[in-house]
Amino acid sequence: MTEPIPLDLARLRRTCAECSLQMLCLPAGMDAEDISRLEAVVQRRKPLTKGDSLFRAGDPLRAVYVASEGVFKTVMLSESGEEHVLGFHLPGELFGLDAIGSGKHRCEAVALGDARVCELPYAHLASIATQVPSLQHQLLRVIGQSADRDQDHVDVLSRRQASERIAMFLHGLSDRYRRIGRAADDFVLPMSRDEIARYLGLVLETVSRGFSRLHEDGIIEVRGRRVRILDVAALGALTHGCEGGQPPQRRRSGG
Amino acid sequence: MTEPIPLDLARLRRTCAECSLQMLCLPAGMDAEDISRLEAVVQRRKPLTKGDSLFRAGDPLRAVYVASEGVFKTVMLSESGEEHVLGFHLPGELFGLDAIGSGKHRCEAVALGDARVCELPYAHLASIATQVPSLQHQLLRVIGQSADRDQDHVDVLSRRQASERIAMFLHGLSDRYRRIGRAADDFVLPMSRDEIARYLGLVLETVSRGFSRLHEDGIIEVRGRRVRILDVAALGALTHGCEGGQPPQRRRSGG
DNA sequence: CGATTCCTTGACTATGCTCAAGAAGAGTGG
DNA sequence: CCACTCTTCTTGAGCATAGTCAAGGAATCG
Repeated sequence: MTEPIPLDLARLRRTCAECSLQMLCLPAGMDAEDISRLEAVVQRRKPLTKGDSLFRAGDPLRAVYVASEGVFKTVMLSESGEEHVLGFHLPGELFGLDAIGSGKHRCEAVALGDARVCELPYAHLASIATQVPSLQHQLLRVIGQSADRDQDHVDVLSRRQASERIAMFLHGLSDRYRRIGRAADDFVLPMSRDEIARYLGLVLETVSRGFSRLHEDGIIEVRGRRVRILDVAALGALTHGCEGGQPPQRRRSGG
Repeated sequence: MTEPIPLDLARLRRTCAECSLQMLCLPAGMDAEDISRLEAVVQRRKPLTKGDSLFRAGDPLRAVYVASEGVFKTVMLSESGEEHVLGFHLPGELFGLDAIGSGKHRCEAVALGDARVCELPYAHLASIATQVPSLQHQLLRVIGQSADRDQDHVDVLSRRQASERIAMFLHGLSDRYRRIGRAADDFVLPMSRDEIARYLGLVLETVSRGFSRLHEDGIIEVRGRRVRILDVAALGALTHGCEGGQPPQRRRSGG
C-alpha cells in the first residue's frame, strides 16, 4: 500500500496542461502562464475505490475537487437517517463547493467506483485568483455552473410525474456524457437504481418501472446498468411532461 | 410619476455603511475603506411594485441584486408552461447569481409587493474583487450561501411527504426572518398559497390543507397569510418526518 | 461455483392531485 | 363607509400515481 507504484507516480505528475479534461475544467480559457500558476497548487490524490469518501458532512473546507477519472456522488443524511443524493459528479466537473458558504461541508462525497481526483486547496486557489483575474473569472464561472447543475436538480424534483423525472435524468446524463466526449446514447450507468431514486426523490422500484416503461415504448434499451438511448427526441418530449411522440401514459381516451 | 420625490431621493442616496442590512449583506466583515469602494458601484434602483420584473430568463448578466426592502421570487417557466418557483429572496439576500455560470439569466425575478433593490453591476463587482481580496472572499461566501439556500430547496423537495415539505418551508422561513431581525414566530407571508405550492412541488390545495392541519394540531395559528408559530419544536420535529410530538398523521390505531 | 447484491415485477394501499363549490379578503368606486 | 367584484383561500369527494411489501431472477464478486 505504501510502496511507490511507478505508473501512479507518472499519473500523479500529470499537469493541467496535459490533462484531457482541460477544456472542461478550471483551466478552460486560461493561457499557458496562468495555467502554470494554477498547476502549482493542484494536488493529485491517490486513487479511490468504490465507497471511499473524499470528505464528510461537517468537515472543514480544505479544498475543492474535480474528478479526473470516475464518478462521485454527494449525499446528505437527513435527520431521519435517509440518504439523499444531491448530485453525481462526472470527470471535469468541480465539486465540494458546498462548503464555501459556511466553511464546512454540508454533505459527503463518495466514489461510485474506481476514481481519481484533482484537489485544489481552497485558500491557495482564492489567493491565486486575487492575483490572476482570469482565474478569478473562471472560478466564478465554474461555481456558477455548479449552481446551474443544482438548479437543474431542483427543476427535476419539481416535476410531479415520476416518468418526467426519470426522462430528465437520462436526458441530462446523456448531455453531460456528450460534453465530456463520451458516447451520449450508449453508456453504463455508474450508479444504482437506488442511488438514482434517492437523487430523484423516488423509490428504487419506481425508477426500475420507469426504465422498463421507456424500454417497452422503444425509447431506450436497458439491461441492468447498460443503457442505450434509441429515440432522443421522444425522451426530450417526455421531459416536457405533455404529450410528445408516444403518449406518456396510457389514458382512458387511448385505451 | 416622473417628478422627483424628496423622500425617495434621500433613500436612494443611502450608502452601504448606513444600511441596516449591512451585517447580512455583501459588506459583512469588510472594513470602512473596502465598503467605500463597494459603494462606488452600488446602484439603488427606483422602487418596484407587485409583479414587476427585475430580470427575465435569457437576459444577459448585467448585475446581481440584493433586496433592501420587500421580497422577490425567482421563477422558471417550464416548456409545458408551468411556473416553478426557485426561491424567495428576503432583504439582505443576494440573488440574480443564476446568470454567472452561462452569462445569461435562467429565471425571472419578480417583486412580490412593494420592493427596493440594490443593484451591483457584475463586471464592476468582479473587477473590484480582484483589487480587494476581502471583497473577493466575501463575494465567494455569499455566492456559497446562495448555493446553500438552493441546496435547502433540494432538501425540501426530496421529502416525500407533503406535510414535511410544508413544515420545512415554515421552519426555514421563520429562521430567515429571525436572521434579518424580524419576528420569527409571527409574520405575514409575502407569497400566496399557489406560490408556496409551486416552490414546494405541490398544488395549492395541498398547501392549504397542510396549513389547516398544522393549525388543528396546535402547532401554528394561521389565518390567510398571517402565521403565528405556536410550537417551534413540534414544527421542527415534523421536518424530520418521523413522529415527534404529535403524531404526524392520525393513523387507524389512534382513531 | 456459491453468496451477495442489485434489479424487476406483482398486488395492494395511501397520499396527494383533480374537479368543484363556497367563504373570506382585498381593492375599487359610488 | 358600504356594496360590488375579483382574487385568494378553504374544504369536500373521488381517483390516479407512486409508495410499501414481497418474491423471484439477473448480475457481480470472491
